Amino acid sequence: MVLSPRKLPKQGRARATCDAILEAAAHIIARSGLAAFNTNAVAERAGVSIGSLYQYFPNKDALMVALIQRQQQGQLDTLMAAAATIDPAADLQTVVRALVRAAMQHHRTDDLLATAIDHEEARLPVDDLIGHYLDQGGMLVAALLANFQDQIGPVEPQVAARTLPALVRAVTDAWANLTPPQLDTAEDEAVKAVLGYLR
Amino acid sequence: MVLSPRKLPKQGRARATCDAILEAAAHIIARSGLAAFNTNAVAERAGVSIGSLYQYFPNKDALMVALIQRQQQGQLDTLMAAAATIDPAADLQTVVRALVRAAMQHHRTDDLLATAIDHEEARLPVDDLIGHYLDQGGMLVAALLANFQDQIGPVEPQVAARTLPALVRAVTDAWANLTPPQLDTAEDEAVKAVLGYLR
Amino acid sequence: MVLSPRKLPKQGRARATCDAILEAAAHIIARSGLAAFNTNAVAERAGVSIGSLYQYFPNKDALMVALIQRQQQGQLDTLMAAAATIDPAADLQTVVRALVRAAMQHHRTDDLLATAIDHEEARLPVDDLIGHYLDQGGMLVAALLANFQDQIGPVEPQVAARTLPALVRAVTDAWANLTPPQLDTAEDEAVKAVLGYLR
Amino acid sequence: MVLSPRKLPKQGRARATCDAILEAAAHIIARSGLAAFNTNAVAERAGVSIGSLYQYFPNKDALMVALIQRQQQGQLDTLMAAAATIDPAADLQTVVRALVRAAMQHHRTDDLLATAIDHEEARLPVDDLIGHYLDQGGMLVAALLANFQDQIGPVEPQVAARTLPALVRAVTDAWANLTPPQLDTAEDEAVKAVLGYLR
DNA sequence: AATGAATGAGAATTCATTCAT
DNA sequence: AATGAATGAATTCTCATTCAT
Repeated sequence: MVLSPRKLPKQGRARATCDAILEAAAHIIARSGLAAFNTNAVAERAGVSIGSLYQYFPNKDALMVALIQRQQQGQLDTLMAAAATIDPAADLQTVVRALVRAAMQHHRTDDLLATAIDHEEARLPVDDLIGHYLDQGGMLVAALLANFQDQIGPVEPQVAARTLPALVRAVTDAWANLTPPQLDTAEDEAVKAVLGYLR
Repeated sequence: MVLSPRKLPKQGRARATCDAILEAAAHIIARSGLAAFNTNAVAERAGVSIGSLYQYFPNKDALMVALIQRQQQGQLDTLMAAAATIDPAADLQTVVRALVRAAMQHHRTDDLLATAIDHEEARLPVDDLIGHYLDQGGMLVAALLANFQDQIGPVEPQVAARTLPALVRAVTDAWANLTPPQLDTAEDEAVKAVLGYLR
Repeated sequence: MVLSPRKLPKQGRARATCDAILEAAAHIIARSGLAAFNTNAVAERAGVSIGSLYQYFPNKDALMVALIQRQQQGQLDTLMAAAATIDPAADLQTVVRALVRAAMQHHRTDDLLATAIDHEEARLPVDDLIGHYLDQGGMLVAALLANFQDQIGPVEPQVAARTLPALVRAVTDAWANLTPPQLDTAEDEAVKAVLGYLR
Repeated sequence: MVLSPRKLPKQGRARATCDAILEAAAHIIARSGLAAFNTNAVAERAGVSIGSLYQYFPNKDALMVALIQRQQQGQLDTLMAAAATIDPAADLQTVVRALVRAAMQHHRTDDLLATAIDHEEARLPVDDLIGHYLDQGGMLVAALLANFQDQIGPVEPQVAARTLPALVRAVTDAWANLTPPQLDTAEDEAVKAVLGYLR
C-alpha cells in the first residue's frame, strides 16, 4: 500500500488544509484514542470535506504515517531548540536537564497520543523514517555530550536517541500518574535517571 | 458500559474457552496490531463461535480489559517467581538483575502487543485494576530493595512499580531495535540504568 | 484479489440467499446496465442485508464472477437439455435448429446483461472458468455433429463452442433490433448462417 | 440528461484537446475496462485538467456517447476506404474478403473496448446515432453486393450492416482466443461464414 | 479558456453484536 | 451452552461535478 502523502503542498491554502487535518487527527487520538480515530471524524474536526482529506492522504495509514513524521519532526525541533539555548560552558547536569525538559515537553501531555504513536510505529513500515530522526537526534545528543567523555561512558548516538526520551518518559509517567500528580518531582527524577544511566 | 467479564470460570471447559479467546486476542494484536483486532477474527482464531465469545465477554472493550488484566497478572507472576528465586543474601546488583530479567521477559517480545496494551490502558477506565497490580508489584519490589536502604534512596512502591519496568523497556527497546539487535548488551545496560536511577 | 465465493452453500436458507443475490444482480444489470450495478442495490433487491451479501461474496468482482459462472452453467444446461431432446435420426438442419433455439433462449432477452457479461469476462481473470464451459459445450456440439461429417467440414470443439452461439447472437441481434423486431425471421436466418458456416 | 457534446470544434487546439480526451477514454477502457473508466483518470491521461474535460463534455455519459460515435465513424471510414479499393470487376469472394478485413481491423484488437461499447450502446439512448451509421454502412454494403444478386439472397441493408460485422467478430473471436491464437485461419473462416450466410 | 482544489453523495466493505436454532 | 447466519450502522474510500482563481 502507498503510504506517502499524495501531494506535498508547499504553500498557501493547501498547506493549511494539510496541517488542519494532521492537527485534527492528533487531537482526536489525544482525546479519545485510536478507537475513535477515523477519517470522517478527522475531516469534520479539521473543517474540510472527506474528499479533501483523501486528496492529501491516499488512505488512513498514510495519514497516520504523516502524523508520526510530524511528531518526530516536532521532537527533533524541540531538541534542536533546547540545544541552541545551552551554554557551551554548562556542566553535565545542566545539559542533561535541558534535554530532559525538551523530552518532557512532548510526553507530559497526551499520553493517549504518545502511546498511539508508539503502537503505530511498531505496526507500520516506518523504519526508515524513524531511523532518519534517530540519526539526527542521536548526533545532536552525542555532540552535546561529547564534552563530558570523562564523566560518562561512550555514547552510541542511535541508542542514546532512543533511550534518553524513553527513560524520561518512563520516569515522567510514573510520577505523573500518581494521585496527585507530581510533575515537579518528575523532572528531578528524570534527570537522576539519565545521569545514572550515562555514568 | 459493562467492562467486566460475564463469567469468571475457574475451571473446566469454560475456563479453557476463555483462555483460548484471550490467547487468540493477544496473538492477533501481537501479529498485526490493534487495527486488525476484531471480535470475529479473535473468535475464529480461538476456534470458537462468535456467539461463544460474547457469552464470556459482553463487548469488545471487556475483552480488552481482560487482556490487560491477564498481562498485568502475568507480569506480577513473573516478578513473584523471580523474587522467589533470589538468594536472601544476594547483593543489590544481583537483585536488580533478577528484576530486570523478569521485566525483559515481558517486553523483549511482542512490541506490538505491549504498545497496544499501553494505549488501551490509557483509553479504558482501568485505573483501579492497574492500581491494584502496581500496589502488589510495588510492595514486592520495595521489600526486595529494603535491605539496601544504605545504597539507594527511598523507594516509593507505586513509583518503583511503574518506573522500573518502563526503564527496562526503554533500554531494551533501544538495543533490541538496532541492526543487528544486541539483546545481551540490553540486559547489562538495563541493569546499569536501574542501578543508576536507584542510587 | 480473491474472487471465489466465501461459502459454497449446499443447502437450505444459505443456498436460497446466495441465489437471491445472484438473481438480483442479474436483474439490475439486465434492467439498468453495469453503471447501476452496485452491491447495495443488489442486496436491497435481493431482500438481504448488505452484510449478508459480503458473507457469500468477498467483493463485488467475486459476485460478478459468480454471475458469469451462473450464466455459463445456464447456457450449458440449456444446451444439454436441447441435446437430450434431439432425435438420433434427425437430419443436420433439424439438429442445427435445435442448437440455434437453445442459443437464442439466452440471447434474445437481456441484451444489457449479455453485453455486460461479455465485457466482464474480458476484464476479469476467468479464462479457466470459460475454458471449462467451452470444453463441455464444445464436446457436446461436436458429438451432435459427428454424424454429419460428410456434409460439413471438421469441427474443432472449442472453436465451435465459441462460434456457434456468437453467430446465432449476431444474426438474432440484427433481426431483433429492427423496428419492428422480427424474431421469427431471426431463427431461420440464424439456422442459415450456422449451416452456411459449417458447410 | 444532455448527452451531446458541449462544442463540436472542427479545428485548432480545441479539436486536439477533444481528441486527446476521447483517445484517453478509449485507452483506459481498452486497458482496464469500464470499471476503471472515470473522468478524473481520463483527464489525467489526456493531459488536461478535469475542468477542461467538462468544458467539452457536460457529463460522463456524454463522453461515452462521443466515444461510441467516434467508434462508429471509424468503422464507417474503414469500410468506405475498403470499398474504394475494390475492383469493380472483382468476384463475390474477393469483395467479401475485403469487407471481412475491414471489419477485422476494428475487432481483432481491444476486446475490452469493443465489449464496453456494445454494452454502453445498449444502455444509452443512442438508437438514432446507431441507426444513422447502420444506414450508411448498410447502403454501402448493399451497393457492393448488388452485382451478385444471382449468387446471393436479397440483402436488407440494415440487417446486413449489423450482421456482417458481428459474424466476422464471432468467428474472429473464436479463433483469436484459442491458445495459440490463429488469426490467419480467422480471416478465412470469417469469409466462409459470411459467404455461407449470404448464399 | 483553463486550472485543479474542493465538495459530498454514494459506493464498497467491515465488524460489533444479536438471536433463532 | 454453543453455533454461526444475519444484521446494519459505521467506516473507508471514490469519483462526478462545481467553482473560485
